[in-house]
Order: sequence, then C-alpha cells, then structure tokens
Amino acid sequence: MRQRTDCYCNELRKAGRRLSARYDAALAPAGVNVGQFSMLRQVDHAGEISLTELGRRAELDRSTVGRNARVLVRGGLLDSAPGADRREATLRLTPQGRETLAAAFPLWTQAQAEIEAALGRDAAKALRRVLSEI
Amino acid sequence: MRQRTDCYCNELRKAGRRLSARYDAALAPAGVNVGQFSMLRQVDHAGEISLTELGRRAELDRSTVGRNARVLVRGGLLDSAPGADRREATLRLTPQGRETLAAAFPLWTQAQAEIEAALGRDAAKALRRVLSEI
DNA sequence: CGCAGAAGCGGGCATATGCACGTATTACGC
DNA sequence: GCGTAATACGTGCATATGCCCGCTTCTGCG
Repeated sequence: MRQRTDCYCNELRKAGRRLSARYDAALAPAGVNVGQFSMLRQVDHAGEISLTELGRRAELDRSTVGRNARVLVRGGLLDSAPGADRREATLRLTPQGRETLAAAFPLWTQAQAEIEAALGRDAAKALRRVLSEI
Repeated sequence: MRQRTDCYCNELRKAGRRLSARYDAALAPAGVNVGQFSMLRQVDHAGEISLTELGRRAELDRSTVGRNARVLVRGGLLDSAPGADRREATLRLTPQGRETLAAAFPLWTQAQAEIEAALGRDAAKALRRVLSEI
C-alpha cells in the first residue's frame, strides 16, 4: 500500500486542473472559462443544437450540459428555445455570445500556441493521440 | 471561429472524465472513487497530515481537500483531529480506512495494468512525462 | 386511431473544485 | 511581552459532473 507508483488517472486529473487554470486565466478577459468557451464553440459550429446532441459531442452527461448551458443563458451568451420536436430544448448563440466567442478566440489561440511551444510540436501531437485512445 | 482545431485543454478534460469513469467503476466494489482512493493513499503514506500539506501534495485547493476529506470522515475511513499546532486539522486513516485501502489497492492495480496494456508501455511512459510537463 | 415504449428534459442528490472572507492561532520583530 | 503578520481553517458562492426519478412529447405497432 505504500508503493509510490503514480496513478495514471490522478496524474491526468491533476494535469487537467493545471491546464484548465491556465486556459481559464487566458480566457478571463473575455469573461468565460475553458468549458464555457468550448460550449460556445460547439453551439456556434452547430448553429442550433439540442442538449442531448451537445452532450453526445462534448461527451458530457445531458444534465451537465443543461446546467452548464443555463449559466451561459443567464449570462446572455446563449439562447434556449423549444425545438421543433417540443421535447427538445435547442441552443443558439446570441449576438453577445458571438461577440464573446470572437473576443475569446484569439486568447484561446494564444493559449494553445503556448502549450504547443512548451511541449514541442511532436509531443503535443503525441499527446493528442494518446488522449484520444484513453 | 469555425475552425475545428481541438482544444488541448478540452481533450485533456474529456480524457480525464473517461478515465475517471473507468477507475471509478473498477474501484466501486471497494466503495471509493479514484479521488478518494488517492486521498486515502496519501494519508496512508504520510501517516498523519494536515489539510494544507495534503493540498500541496495533491495540488488541490485547501478548501477542496477539507470538503473531500469530510466525505471520508463521514464514511468512517478517515479520522480528523486538531494537530499540535491547534490551527491545523490533521487526518489519519481509521482501521476501516485501512481495510478499504487494502481492498481497493488490487482493484486499482488492475485498472492501472489495463490502461498500460491498452496504451503500451512506451506510450504510457510518454504520457506520464508529458502530463508532468503540463 | 390508440396506446405502450422510447426519447428529451428538469430537478434532486452527492461529490468535486477554486476563490474570497472571516476567525483562530502561531510566529516574529521591536 | 506585545502587537502585527503570517498561517490554517471553515464557510459561502459559483461552477462542474454524473446518476436517478418523474413528466412531457414522440414514435411506432397493432
């Protein structure tokens, strides 16, 4: 029980916290965190999307998506409306959401570049590959 | 804004969710999740440790450690007592905590081995190295 | 057409995470 | 020795995450 072997999962989670903090700091001037930025991006890409579908794409529980979206709706970045299928709640970017995304994008790009530079191109590429296999 | 470049941070977070789910499932028979397991392990290793010190080692906010520990104290796996420095709250494993750790350890080892086998030794090693640099 | 089963949601419950603030205790310089 | 700083905590606030339950709406089959 006293072995000091590191837990892959714990290491991954720690790195996730560190990296999230870096991205959050980089995105702070735009007023969003990295999770919110990713959600805005995905909604932008889809144009209009239901919570369930967004959850599928983001690999998040639907209820999590619903709550995370609520924060952005409250903040005026997303608009939630019943879909054609009235069971669905569909999300769209508001004009303000579009502005925020536009403001956040270069900040995110910079953060991406910094990480890539710190790791090196090859290591960054390898990281992507390994993460996709987990 | 419509670029499809993946966000390193988001990929890392997603992998963290997936991997955590795997470890949590593996550890479920012991009644702990991967975060709790890691905390038990660290307390076991330290013997007795304050919240702040535990936070430093786990790279977690002290208040987070306090709340996470509370769950384990409530569950009878950890014991919380004031330290010699009466500002500090020190944690120790209870006998039940020791039992749980002993039960969880082989489950965790198995999960580790499965991940390592899935990624391959070298990739697993490379992953550790990259994660430590993030 | 009508009804059973499926699909989509919201909300409750529990845990995880970080920040800021207030309180208690200790350390240190004068 | 005293008072100021520093340190350790707990708690409130906000967000993140997943599971389960119950309600509404659709779908598809007889």
